[in-house]
Amino acid sequence: MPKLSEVVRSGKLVGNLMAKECPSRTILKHVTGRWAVLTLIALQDRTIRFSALRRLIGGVSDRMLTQTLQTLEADGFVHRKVYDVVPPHVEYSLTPMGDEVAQHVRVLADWIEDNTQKIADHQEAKAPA
Amino acid sequence: MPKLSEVVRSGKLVGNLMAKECPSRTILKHVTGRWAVLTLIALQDRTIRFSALRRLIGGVSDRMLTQTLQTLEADGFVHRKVYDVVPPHVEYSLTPMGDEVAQHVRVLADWIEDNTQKIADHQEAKAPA
DNA sequence: TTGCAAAAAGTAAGTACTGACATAAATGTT
DNA sequence: AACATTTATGTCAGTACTTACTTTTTGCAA
Repeated sequence: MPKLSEVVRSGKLVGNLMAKECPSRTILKHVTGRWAVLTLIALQDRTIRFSALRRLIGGVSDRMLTQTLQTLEADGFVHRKVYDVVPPHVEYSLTPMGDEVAQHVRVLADWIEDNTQKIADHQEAKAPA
Repeated sequence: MPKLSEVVRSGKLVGNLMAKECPSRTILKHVTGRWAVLTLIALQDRTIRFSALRRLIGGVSDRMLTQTLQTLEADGFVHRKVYDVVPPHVEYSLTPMGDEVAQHVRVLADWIEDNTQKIADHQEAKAPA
């Protein structure tokens, strides 16, 4: 039985995220992580090798991309297919669930890209010479 | 003239975010920050004082909430209204632009809340006793 | 007179995140 | 025989993020 304070105008439970130790926060953290956002978007509608993915996402290091992919895989957002050869050949793609989050993340990212200039203008207006 | 690699199936420019030094990344960082997400959601459809906001968002410290609000204000997402009295009285609310991002962030957050259990199940399936 | 109220700002200390670099492995090339 | 290839892993230093704690302001209640 949820507390009243956990119920919101839409009638939906929202206490979750606002609560201190909520599991959702961990997932949120994973999905909104610096490289996770870019990785999810980069993986939309494509299967791609590790090295190609790294080239696609400007500025990621091996270390961070590996780590990001592992987290996303553990959460069930990313599928990892290993071809047992040397040198290694590994392909990454989104799971159906990963595709769902990616779409939401994408909408947000698109909005930001579309409004970056507007936001920059606002900032400068506040800090004139 | 954008490179072909910067154009995506939707016909939309996406090179932005994938490029190393893109201003959009900074905004993305602000919006997807640990406390920024929760702050934007908490401010949806309401004007609220600092202390009330802190109580609403479980686990934030004064310091972090202040910092988050300042960043969001500088980007033009949050409006800050100061009543010049002692003790201080300050009210926060979303700007029209802030309301737009908040809605996108909200959709993402809702999806995560709705799927947290499913994700947790997946994780456990991978790491049995 | 002491203390509390609310919203920061400032400081110092601690933790987490990042990135650069070195290493491994089996086969084909020089 | 030495070397490049690809996907990690491990280590280590450097940076950024977080938190706890202290200080300020002014009027009013104890």
